[in-house]
Amino acid sequence: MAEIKHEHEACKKTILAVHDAMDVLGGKWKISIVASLGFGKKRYSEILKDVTGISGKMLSRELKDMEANLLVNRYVIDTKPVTVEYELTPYGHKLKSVIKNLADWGNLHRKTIMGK
Amino acid sequence: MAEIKHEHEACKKTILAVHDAMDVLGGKWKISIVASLGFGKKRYSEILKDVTGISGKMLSRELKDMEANLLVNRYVIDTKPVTVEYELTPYGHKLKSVIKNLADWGNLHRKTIMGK
DNA sequence: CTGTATCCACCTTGATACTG
DNA sequence: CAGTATCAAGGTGGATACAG
Repeated sequence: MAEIKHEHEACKKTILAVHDAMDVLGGKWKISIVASLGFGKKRYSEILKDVTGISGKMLSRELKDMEANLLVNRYVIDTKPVTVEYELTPYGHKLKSVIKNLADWGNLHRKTIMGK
Repeated sequence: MAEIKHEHEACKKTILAVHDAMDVLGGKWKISIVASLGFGKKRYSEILKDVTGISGKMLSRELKDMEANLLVNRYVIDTKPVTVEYELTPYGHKLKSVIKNLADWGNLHRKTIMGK
């Protein structure tokens, strides 16, 4: 009985935690952007090329969100024309294991659902 | 040079895999539902209580999606009134490590962004 | 190059009422 | 209990043009 109660608490707690994470990562593109930056510092135009399908507007918007949530740092380099680089914060780096898991599952998924 | 090339390929591959995963888990509620079912078989009304904020319509719709993607199994038990149970497929179970990572990060996030 | 502003079509979601 | 049907509202994202 106490065990069942405990299970239930753990369940609710997990759902809450996952919800909190998704609040920050919820956009259509954020996880892909984190995946891209997981491979190192990138320029705006590089991310644009990495993340197939995203528009410039969306990339700006998502990056701004992520900066506000302390996931990425933004550096403006005063070349001409301007260069801007983004990188994961140490905090954002902690998402890399999530990304790894997700990528592994995504590969499995492609093999399972779509034919190989 | 070959290393840089290799890095870039790995990056694109990861982003694609993550995108595939997100195609299936993309809804506002799907990850929370997986988290709930990760703790065992549940009835429709139990999930409804677990996942704070979801409406009945959305729960039905998301579950139907997930069933189509082989993430959950649906069992109708012929009581009166009807009982319906959902559970993760073995395939869906493979998402549990993703959920765990995400929950850990979500807890960290709450402590980091919101004050503890 | 790295954005911002505007306009707009579409989609997702919630509320409510209803069915077996 | 476990859904479905309908409607309305707001959010989401694309295209385009423009700016620093």
